[in-house]
Amino acid sequence: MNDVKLTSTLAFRLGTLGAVVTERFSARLAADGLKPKHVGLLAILEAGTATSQLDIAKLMNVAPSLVVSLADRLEELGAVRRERDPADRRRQTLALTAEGRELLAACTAAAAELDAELTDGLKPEEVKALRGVLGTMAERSGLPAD
Amino acid sequence: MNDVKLTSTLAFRLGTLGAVVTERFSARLAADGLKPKHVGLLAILEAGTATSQLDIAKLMNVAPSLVVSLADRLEELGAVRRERDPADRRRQTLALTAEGRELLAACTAAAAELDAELTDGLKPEEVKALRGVLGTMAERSGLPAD
DNA sequence: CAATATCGTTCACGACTCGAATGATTGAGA
DNA sequence: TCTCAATCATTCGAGTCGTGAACGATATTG
Repeated sequence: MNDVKLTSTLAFRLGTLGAVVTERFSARLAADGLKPKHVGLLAILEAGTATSQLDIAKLMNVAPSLVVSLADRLEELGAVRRERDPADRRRQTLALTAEGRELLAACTAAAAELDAELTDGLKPEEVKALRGVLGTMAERSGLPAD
Repeated sequence: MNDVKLTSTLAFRLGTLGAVVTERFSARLAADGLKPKHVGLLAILEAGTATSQLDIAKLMNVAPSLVVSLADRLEELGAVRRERDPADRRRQTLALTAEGRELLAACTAAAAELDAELTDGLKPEEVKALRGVLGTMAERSGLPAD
């Protein structure tokens, strides 16, 4: 019959590889006392895709209550300013501070370093193709495509 | 300065995409009462890469105590037989049963379906390239390359 | 034979995330 | 204007997942 191996499946491989990569990314972030989700939140703010906590939660596919604790931590670090939306005072608006931008830049640099390790020895066109395919797959899955 | 976006980073994208994919894979596995790690264990047994629980734990990058509970569940389902190694009675040897093979086949089929969804609309050569690159990256990270 | 190491197991714990309950604020309709 | 329902943020309790520290059984070494 069909003797496809589980481990050669894209689903399984993306899953396991994704896990080790986030693990490695986490390790680099640990120095700043952050988790990947904190950085994801910062990236959303920089992109301007959402500013209210609820919108951020939706964008991150995460419970609103989680955004509260992420924002707490980021505010504590001075990376983010919390302001009530004057137009709707129920809303908390998150805004990147200068420190937040620096922090995000540092984390992005860490991710780029990791990229270099991951793609070391690969042909540039392979990397380019990988980027492209992952981009379209991310887009399809409702993730930020860029 | 350098305005690379975090979200276009391979590390970040592999991480988030990996999470989404395992989530979707988990959903399909839920019907059988399994988690991805259960299936990973089954795959190791089929590949014959390890049979003792400790070796399996090492291969999975996981605590030995976790393998205990995974094996408990799989034994409960009749997918795995637990036997003391006659040569070293401290060792528990796990062996796939016929049911276990069927179960693994079903899970592999589920993963393959998911693959089809993920790659739908992509050019065959893109998919092939993706497989190749992910394979070498997995291998580099100490994961089962095939 | 004694001392030490190894394997599997149990158990208590920490990390992570969610969902329900709560309070503040808004908007709709009588 | 005055309810009443809906919405947003927050807190809090609970569930899941995985780890690491004991512990008992077995093996190995001197």
